[in-house]
Amino acid sequence: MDTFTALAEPNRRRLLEAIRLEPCTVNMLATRSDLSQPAVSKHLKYLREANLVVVKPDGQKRWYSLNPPPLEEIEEFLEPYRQLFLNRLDALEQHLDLTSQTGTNEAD
Amino acid sequence: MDTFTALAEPNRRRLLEAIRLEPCTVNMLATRSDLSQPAVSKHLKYLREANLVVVKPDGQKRWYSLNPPPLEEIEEFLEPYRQLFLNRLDALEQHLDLTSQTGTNEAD
DNA sequence: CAGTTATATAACTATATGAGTATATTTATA
DNA sequence: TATAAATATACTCATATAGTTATATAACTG
Repeated sequence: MDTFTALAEPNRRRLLEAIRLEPCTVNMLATRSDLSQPAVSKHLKYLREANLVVVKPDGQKRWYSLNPPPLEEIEEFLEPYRQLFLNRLDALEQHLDLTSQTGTNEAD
Repeated sequence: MDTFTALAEPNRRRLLEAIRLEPCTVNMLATRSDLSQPAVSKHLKYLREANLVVVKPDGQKRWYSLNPPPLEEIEEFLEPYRQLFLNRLDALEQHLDLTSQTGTNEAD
């Protein structure tokens, strides 16, 4: 599972938030969330596949901790859009303004 | 469809990239991608639901342009993780270092 | 008006996945 | 060794959705 898909699920985002704050065992996550233990294990499986978490076995327990690098992919995707957050002028208006000045023909 | 889910689909991310560069009609997007026209229309429907694009009818054509604000939700989610991109020290190690110093009991 | 163009939608298929229950597996403990 | 605890997995069900083909709906064009 890729990074974007892993983050698309709300429960998985919440699990990742908890893991970000401190490494967690499956039980800790199941107790704190409204998810069953198997549900947590399944979501953690996807987070592992996305490489967003790493596991360290410790007896019966598995300590899940955050592995941030895959999140850079999201950062990189967002990068070209970031400047547009502030500039709220409608994109189509901008485009029409520009093309009306240059006489560019946009009809396909 | 929420922002995260809308961005989880690779084709939708590509469509959004194209629309970011300039407003596009459905045909423009279908021609440039390897998607059928109905497939494009369907993806655009989800992008509209997520409020990531806006449409401006112009005769038969529909000009789709970017609507950046929903992307701020992704930014906000990413914010607490951002500092961790640089600090590559394993999170569990950090945690164990801290707890071994203080003698904190983490067993649940 | 007839035909074409641009887009959306419907109907269908295949696949992914989220959740629950039951169970298997491993480790700790009495 | 028998039991309990922690986690993962298998199985099932329900739902979402990505893609295709066919068609509906407007809006142009000759």
